[in-house]
Amino acid sequence: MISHPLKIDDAITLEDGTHVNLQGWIVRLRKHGSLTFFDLENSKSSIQCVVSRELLKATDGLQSLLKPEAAIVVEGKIATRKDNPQLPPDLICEYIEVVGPVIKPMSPSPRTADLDASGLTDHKLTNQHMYMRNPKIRAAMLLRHELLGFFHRWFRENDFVEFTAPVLTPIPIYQDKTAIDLEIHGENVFLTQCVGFYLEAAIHGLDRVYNIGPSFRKEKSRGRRHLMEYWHIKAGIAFCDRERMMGVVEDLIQQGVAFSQNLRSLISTFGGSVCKPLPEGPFPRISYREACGLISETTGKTMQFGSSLSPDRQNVLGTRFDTPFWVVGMPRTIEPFPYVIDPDDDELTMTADLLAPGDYGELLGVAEKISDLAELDERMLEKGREKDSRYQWVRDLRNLGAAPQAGFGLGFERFLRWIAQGYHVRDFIGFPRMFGRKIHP
RNA sequence: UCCGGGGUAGCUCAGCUGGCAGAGCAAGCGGCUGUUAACCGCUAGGUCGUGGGUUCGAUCCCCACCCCCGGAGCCA
Repeated sequence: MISHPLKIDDAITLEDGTHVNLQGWIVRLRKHGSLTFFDLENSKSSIQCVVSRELLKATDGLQSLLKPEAAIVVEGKIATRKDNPQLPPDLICEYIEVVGPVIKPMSPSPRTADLDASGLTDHKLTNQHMYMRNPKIRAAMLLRHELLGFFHRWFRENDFVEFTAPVLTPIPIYQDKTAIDLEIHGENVFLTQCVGFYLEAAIHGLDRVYNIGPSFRKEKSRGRRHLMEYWHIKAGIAFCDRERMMGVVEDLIQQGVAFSQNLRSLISTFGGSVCKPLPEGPFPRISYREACGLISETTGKTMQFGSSLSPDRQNVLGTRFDTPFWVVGMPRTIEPFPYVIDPDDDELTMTADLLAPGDYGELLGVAEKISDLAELDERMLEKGREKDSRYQWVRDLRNLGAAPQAGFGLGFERFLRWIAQGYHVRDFIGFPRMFGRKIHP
């Protein structure tokens, strides 16, 4: 392991009188006449530093350089606190170098601003680059880091190969108008909405594959569950059907929730609370038709067969469960063309959506993919894509040893939002891109 | 895209049924030896989102546009 300079969390365990050299940022500066206090902070911990009048006078310009947010290097010795020996020790400063001065102070100070305060939403998003140092943002980013690590470990432990699919693609999976397009070499190409087609190809060489990367959708949505750019966890398995894939997903979610129980203090840092531990065993499931009935009955308004599970309908179902639950078999009219039609009910597809309890909505979708070319052509015709030559290579895959396969796709920020019982998916990505908001920074 | 709410100091907001623009916090200066949202005093800070209209006079009323927030439809 590469060596680190002494860290603040190590320093506070040292004996009185030990000389240390620390780096970090100033927070909560308290200036008195001849004594100045501040907390020196880095990503993991902080220590209270004490500066005497003598040091301030001896160092040119130090008085005016000591400001909240300044990046400094400080030397001094550890000392038990005079006011309260029970608290972690002070650092009595003997030398301070301001390496990153405060040229233009910001208000509120992003390192200490309370982001729960009302009205800061736009200010925070406009200054997202400055707020990366805020403890709440930092904790949310650390949660993201922890769970991204979990997903990679889980996939690798379960024999999935990480396949890094392209972001530029000639073919959107949904309508072209919800894809972000750009022109290259005179051709229209898109930022990926879903890497599913590329995983279909990869499966024929690698059996079990996954991809974690961004997906882009220009859906005209301003809700709390949508980002224009979100991280999409996709996986596919050859010779797999819906039933088996649902079992795979259940294990993934069970373990993800179990893992997250250890992240309680991180999650509480940004005001979240960990979702409840899950009971063992498979998640409850209802059919799409049952969901229609249940929603009609609960709301008193008839939900027609073929209408989609809109957020308010998902919430109606969400109140009925306290674990994630499946809605199995979405209608063929609302699902994209590559998904298999249910052999027992040709109005339905071999799909299953996993919804979170409460108002967190859809976490992921499972689908069996069509491997038969004639069936694929029929579905492309049905969706008006039969003359679309861009999909020729997707058809080619069905011409040469196409294996039956199933896959799933999970919205990473939605998953985080549910795990931490958060407010908005934008709180779980470093630089959120949302429909209806200018892309900045 | 549609519906609703909003845009006033660096930040959060008050104000005005049309008559010289306000507070708290932040900032700058001064004071203070145990503070931790330190405290006390002083100072400075404004194209009232942009453009047009009505009016003797518009931050306020009207129109258009821009930007933001919340929700809807669509989705993961």
